[in-house]
Amino acid sequence: MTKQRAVILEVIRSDMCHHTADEIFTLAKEKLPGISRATVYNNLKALESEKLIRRITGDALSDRYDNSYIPHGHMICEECGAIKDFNLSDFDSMISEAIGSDFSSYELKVRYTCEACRGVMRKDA
Amino acid sequence: MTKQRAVILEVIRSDMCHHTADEIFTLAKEKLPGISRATVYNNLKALESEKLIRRITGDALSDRYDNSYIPHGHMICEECGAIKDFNLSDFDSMISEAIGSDFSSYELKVRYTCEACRGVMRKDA
DNA sequence: AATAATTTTAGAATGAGTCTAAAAACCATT
DNA sequence: AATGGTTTTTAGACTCATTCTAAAATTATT
Repeated sequence: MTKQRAVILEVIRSDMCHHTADEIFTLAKEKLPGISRATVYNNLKALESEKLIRRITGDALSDRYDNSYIPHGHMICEECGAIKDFNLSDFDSMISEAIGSDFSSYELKVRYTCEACRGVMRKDA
Repeated sequence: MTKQRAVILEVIRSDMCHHTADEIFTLAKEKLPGISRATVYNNLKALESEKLIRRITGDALSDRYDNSYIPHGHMICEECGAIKDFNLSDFDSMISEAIGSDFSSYELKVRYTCEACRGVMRKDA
């Protein structure tokens, strides 16, 4: 656990946002000005294989990182892009049953319009 | 519906594979040698917004395309990379309930080891 | 047939992520 | 505290999927 890795983990844990590698790089640089982009990528990869964080792929141009490794759903507002976590009870056993085998992880993304954006749209109409 | 778009759709519908844009480009070129990469990308985007195909993001370096727009799960073997479709019954209503609202689409990817690869590993052990 | 609107094309541009080789930091042993 | 060996960091070059652009081709409209 180098000081770079500690700072990166701290950045990810400091709030509930799902940051991109680039955002993490910028935030880490505030605390460790000399840090390199490659170090951020190296450590994000290392932290994920240590199961301390989880990469969320395919929401936009760049991947994002979740401060929890435990699988859970992500609900993504199509208007404002905000990402929130959510859970489905008994989901693990449902999946196992459906695919007929154990699995190592899952990723569930639901696209919808969040309450705030629905409100805005209603006002506009 | 230009002849380029028809060929691209034909390629996607011709088998059950989840091809990358580049594979689709190569296959389309066999039927329409002059076709351009940009046309493939343009049409994949158009076809998805017409709800004729669905983009699968985040499995690897490049996106893949599914010949059905209807949301369903994808099970991805971590050993060989094969992608298979699967369905969970009543999943739509479960999600609605969990997120407390209607949604426009979802994406569910489960990472596991397929039967063939499990067999291979067993033999190796 | 003439004009306008859309699509295609080729290639340049973008940008997230990876790779590389050298410098720096770390660690265990004296 | 010096030694040597291993791991990590760094900066920048590189890759490669995807997007953008501007001109040419095609299609639709009058």
